[in-house]
Amino acid sequence: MGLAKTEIFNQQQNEIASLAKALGHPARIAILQHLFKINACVCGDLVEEIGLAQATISQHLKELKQIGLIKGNVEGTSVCYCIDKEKWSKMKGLLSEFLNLDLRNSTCC
Amino acid sequence: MGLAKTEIFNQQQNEIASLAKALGHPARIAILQHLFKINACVCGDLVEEIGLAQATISQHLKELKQIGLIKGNVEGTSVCYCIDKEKWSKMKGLLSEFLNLDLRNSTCC
DNA sequence: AAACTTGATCGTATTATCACGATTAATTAG
DNA sequence: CTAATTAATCGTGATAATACGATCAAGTTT
Repeated sequence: MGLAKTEIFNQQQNEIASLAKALGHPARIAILQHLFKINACVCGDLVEEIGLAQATISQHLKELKQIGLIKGNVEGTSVCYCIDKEKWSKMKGLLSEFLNLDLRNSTCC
Repeated sequence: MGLAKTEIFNQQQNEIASLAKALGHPARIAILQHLFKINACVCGDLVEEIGLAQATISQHLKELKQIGLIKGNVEGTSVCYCIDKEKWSKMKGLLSEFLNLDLRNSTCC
């Protein structure tokens, strides 16, 4: 079906999965890293910085915007993107909680 | 094309993205959480625990196995799965490093 | 107003993902 | 040996994701 059965999972599981999915492409990792590096806002330099077509970058930016990890402000003819700090912190919390599940108990294999 | 251009990104970016992609489905989150909860190995109870067909669960397990997050040991007619602690720790390191990029500098929007 | 710049969106081709029934392979039980 | 159990794999259908050229909309320049 290509369609995940989200209804049989709880909200936390779906949220973690959605966030992870948004991070599941190297271009989006590169975009986020660049937004952190250039700590002022960055516009379409991303197209040059990363070697993908403008339409493709725009598509990746849209995904990141949809999940809320970045915000875009129109500035004249260009658009300025930046990390949404609040959302980033929330994501960090959710993912960290998941990643920090206790390994000590797993005593097998 | 449906095919990510991994060659234009560095190894770290590709690794983070691959791991995130593996976590990008609620069923796989649920599987991992259950493997942590049942700290002994779990076999095909996952099919009952999660409400998906056996073939589907097996497919998700395969993905998790391929990226190395879980290991499977054959035990008679059933298969026992568990978290691969080393790989999990590595993942935790990589993702934490990424998630902990400094937010203080982003002063825009 | 006309030309230019910028970035979103459309259309489309290709490939991947998700899900499941059916089948197969391997082990165990009788 | 036969039947049953378990899980992987095959085949398939439906949908999503990736990528890009082309076009469109909006703002800037001249």
